[in-house]
Amino acid sequence: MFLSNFESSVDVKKRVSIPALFRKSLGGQESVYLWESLDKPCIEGCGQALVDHFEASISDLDLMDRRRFALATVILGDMTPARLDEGGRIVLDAALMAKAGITDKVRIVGAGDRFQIWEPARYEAMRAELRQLAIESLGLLKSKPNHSQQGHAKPNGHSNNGASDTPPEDEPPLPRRGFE
Amino acid sequence: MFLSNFESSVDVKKRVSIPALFRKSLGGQESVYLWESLDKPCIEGCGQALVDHFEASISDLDLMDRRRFALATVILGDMTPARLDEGGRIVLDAALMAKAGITDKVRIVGAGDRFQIWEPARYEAMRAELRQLAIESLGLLKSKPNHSQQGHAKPNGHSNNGASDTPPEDEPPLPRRGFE
DNA sequence: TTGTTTCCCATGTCCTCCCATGTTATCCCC
DNA sequence: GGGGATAACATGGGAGGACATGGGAAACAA
Repeated sequence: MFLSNFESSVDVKKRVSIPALFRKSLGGQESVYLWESLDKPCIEGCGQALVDHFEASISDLDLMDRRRFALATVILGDMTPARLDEGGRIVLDAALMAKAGITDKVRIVGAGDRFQIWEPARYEAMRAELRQLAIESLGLLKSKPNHSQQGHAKPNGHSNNGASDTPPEDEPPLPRRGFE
Repeated sequence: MFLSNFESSVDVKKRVSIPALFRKSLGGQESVYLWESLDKPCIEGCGQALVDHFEASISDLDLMDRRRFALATVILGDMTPARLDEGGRIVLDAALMAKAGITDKVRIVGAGDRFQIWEPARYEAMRAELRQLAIESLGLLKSKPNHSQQGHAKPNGHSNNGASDTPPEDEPPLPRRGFE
């Protein structure tokens, strides 16, 4: 599980340090996989586990399903493996860097099952924008009643802002998957 | 469950003692998680249980739900793990300290499933403000006919445990430790 | 060759672990 | 109940190691 975020620099050889905390989450894997985020202006990355999950999910779809081909092409086909050197660094692909607007600094952000590599200014802008939405969505986190040991979660009565209407979706592109 | 509050100092290495009472609440965990509060000018922290709860709640959201991304980014992406040393201290992140206005003293406040780390003056200010609101809201309590508080012995046994919670001596006392 | 990529080593900084000390609270014995 | 011994705690400091980062030599392609 990838948590926290770090600022790091990109050297002349386009190398970037993967934070030690993330390397621990990778459990000693010597490769990560990178791709251009489908819906955000950043690079995303993960370890073997999430790739395997993607692959398995896609394999479950019907061979004749056009969506299968779309997913396989866009997700698996655009994925770039990157090996970590002895110092725990990877080399960023020039094309990925360009798409994410990255030059000499990056912010690496944990997002549960994956991490993201942002151009710092873009990250700040995105975060400022999402902060308000996150605050409004906090109600989604409190509704869990079954909370074991540590004092039960506040039984807050305030039903969230009618937020529980997740967009009705007949078939999500990928099965729901938790972080981690 | 985190209860009560404590003033503590920040040494030159930015270390802060987690009060023994809170450590007991953590049940021997050797890590806590810190983040910038979403709605108050302070740092918040918790143990593994609440993080797991956050993660699970976020995982339950639809992958395409924008609120999921907002929560994952703002909550998981900003969460900083901090290991406790042998003395029960953690090291505060410089960025978090700056955001909370913390320099060399903190007040650590229990808030049930989490705790908060305040710059002392900010805490007092917030508290004074809430106190005023509470006074203005006293009317809401009017319907209660009798106070049973008087003869009510303190909740059993574990009085203020070993923790050296020195009540603020000479100044307008924090009336009754309330939270939030 | 020239340019590019991959591996390996070097270096300085920062962090983590460990030990030390003073203080407070708890317990036990008198 | 008093007083001292003992344990728990908050706090300070130091040394070794992990880490981020830079640079160079070897491998490879054009």
